[in-house]
Amino acid sequence: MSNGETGEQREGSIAHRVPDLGALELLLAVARLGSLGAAARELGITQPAASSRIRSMERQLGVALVDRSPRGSRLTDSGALVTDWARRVVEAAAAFDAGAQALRHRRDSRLRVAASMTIAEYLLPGWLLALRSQRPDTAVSLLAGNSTTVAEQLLSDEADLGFVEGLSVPPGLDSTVIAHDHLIVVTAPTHPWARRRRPVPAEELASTPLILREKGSGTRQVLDAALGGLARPLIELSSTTAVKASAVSGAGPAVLSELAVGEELSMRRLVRIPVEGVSLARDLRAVWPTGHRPTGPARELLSLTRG
Amino acid sequence: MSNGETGEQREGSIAHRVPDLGALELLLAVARLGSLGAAARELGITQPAASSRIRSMERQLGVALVDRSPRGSRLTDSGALVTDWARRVVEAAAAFDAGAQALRHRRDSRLRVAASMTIAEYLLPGWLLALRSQRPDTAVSLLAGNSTTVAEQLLSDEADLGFVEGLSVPPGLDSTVIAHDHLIVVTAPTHPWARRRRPVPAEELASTPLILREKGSGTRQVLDAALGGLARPLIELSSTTAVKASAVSGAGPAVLSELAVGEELSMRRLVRIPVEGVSLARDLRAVWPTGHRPTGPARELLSLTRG
DNA sequence: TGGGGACATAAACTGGATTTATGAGCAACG
DNA sequence: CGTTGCTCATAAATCCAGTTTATGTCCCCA
Repeated sequence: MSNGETGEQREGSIAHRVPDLGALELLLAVARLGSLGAAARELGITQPAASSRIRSMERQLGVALVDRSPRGSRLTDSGALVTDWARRVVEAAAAFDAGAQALRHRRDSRLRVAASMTIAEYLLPGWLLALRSQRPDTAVSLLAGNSTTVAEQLLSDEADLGFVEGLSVPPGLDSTVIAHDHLIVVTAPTHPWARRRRPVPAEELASTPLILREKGSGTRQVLDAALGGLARPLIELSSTTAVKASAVSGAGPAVLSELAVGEELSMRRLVRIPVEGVSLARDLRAVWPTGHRPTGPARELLSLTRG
Repeated sequence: MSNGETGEQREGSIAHRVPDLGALELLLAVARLGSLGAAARELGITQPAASSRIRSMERQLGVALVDRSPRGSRLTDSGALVTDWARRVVEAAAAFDAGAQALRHRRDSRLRVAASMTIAEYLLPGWLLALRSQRPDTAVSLLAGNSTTVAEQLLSDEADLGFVEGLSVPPGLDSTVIAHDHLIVVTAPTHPWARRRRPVPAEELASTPLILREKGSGTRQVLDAALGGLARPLIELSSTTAVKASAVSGAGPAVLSELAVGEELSMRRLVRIPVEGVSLARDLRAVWPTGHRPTGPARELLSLTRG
């Protein structure tokens, strides 16, 4: 077990190895503006503060990030790469912020949204971010639940616009399809199915124990319907995350929304298994009380979700 | 311009509105372990510190995240959602960390990788993360450049394994295809092309001024080859990010790797424009000096990049 | 050759997070 | 029915990291 050669910190927690969000944001500003001072001004700090922050980031990473000259600062090659990676962190943080803001407000919001879990988790933060950039003054509140609670919120006028992912539209609501989602079968790369050359037929899928969400979840409903109520659970878990983790660890094949596993597929922690003879497609819909066509901020948000 | 109703901070910088990475990491640990104290232990801090950190995060976000009981802590519904969003931030930070670690090249690294920009930017951090989870003791160093510099590194034995995205394999190297990439045409949703129903024919693409990377970049080479050297630049920019930003702002159609625009497409900041009559596909390849088949850590990494 | 922009350095300040040291609620077990 | 052991909360002292203020240096340009 070769120990750290250059005084490596063998700590857990990445938080000590990654600059904080403020520093990453500053780096992005420097990249964009080409000057430490200008970046500092934009973020409302003084120039020495920016200088020292960048410097300590360079010390922490062990890489020179910016070439300082008396005439401005440019990123080094490594700095450009680091900045690109940093941008992804900051974007994720911005999505977090947009979601969290919406979760806070309750009564006095101008736009009250109710969404089912998968949409709230994967899609909504992005939409809220886009909405904020177009209409910065729109205060949004978010309530997450399942299709039933979304319908209740809308019908009791506690929400202005809803998003659901089920098979059918709850009664009393009008809807429009905003996107298509597919449930997909995934396994760890080590699973035997990952080496198959031919798709898994429906009957085999139905007879194989699968890692599944609990009965009653939208995902499970679609799968049961597609297989004719036959899905055999190997384990039932109550969150998408738990299902993913279980599949990654090689426990067996899992069925999940493709929205949930983009990252895992692209870094090969999971492998998509083709299936034939079943349609696991489902529509993602925006919904509103029959007749009350969305207007104002609701219409605005709706238009962001479609091409 | 209705001002903030609930004492809203109209500040810039999201860093002040988003809990720091340590707090997000702590939240994930609490979610996983079901106890503040256990999470604190895992992260090497004391229980009161964890308690106060979570509490101040709840105060900052204005949302209750965990239900504390004398018998442990469970996430609230909102807390579960926040945790899912937090996970994405932490994962981006982990990728950042993996990349940054590799950038501070040290002579004594066990695996020296040279990669072209697109791969280094979008794919490599994920691979390094996966590699670290399998072989925690493998010290990796990364050198980013273009196809030519990658070849030079390999041939002068300054790198053990390379990744290139060009059309051809540099002489003196063996290679294997590890993935396929497509250049795609994108515009802002407001662009006239976004409303077309039929694909854009090759001739029209060739005769339309486009937002492009500079001549010499891998992306540009592929496009020029596909169009027969005819691509007409509207602007030439030196980074993928600049091209994206320009396209998002509506300046015109841009041509980019699909790897670069996943996020933008899914939140509709950009729209993919179908094209016909040109093949903009390109292979992503792992390369190594002819004969020197990758072994050890290099083989390990290579196997992570393929199905 | 002086002005202005951009970055560096030094010292004092400030605030938030951490630790240490407790207290209190609940459950299981003998 | 108390004891033990887990949980989380609170209070006070400590400590460190980032910031500001106040300069200094370098370079370009007029």
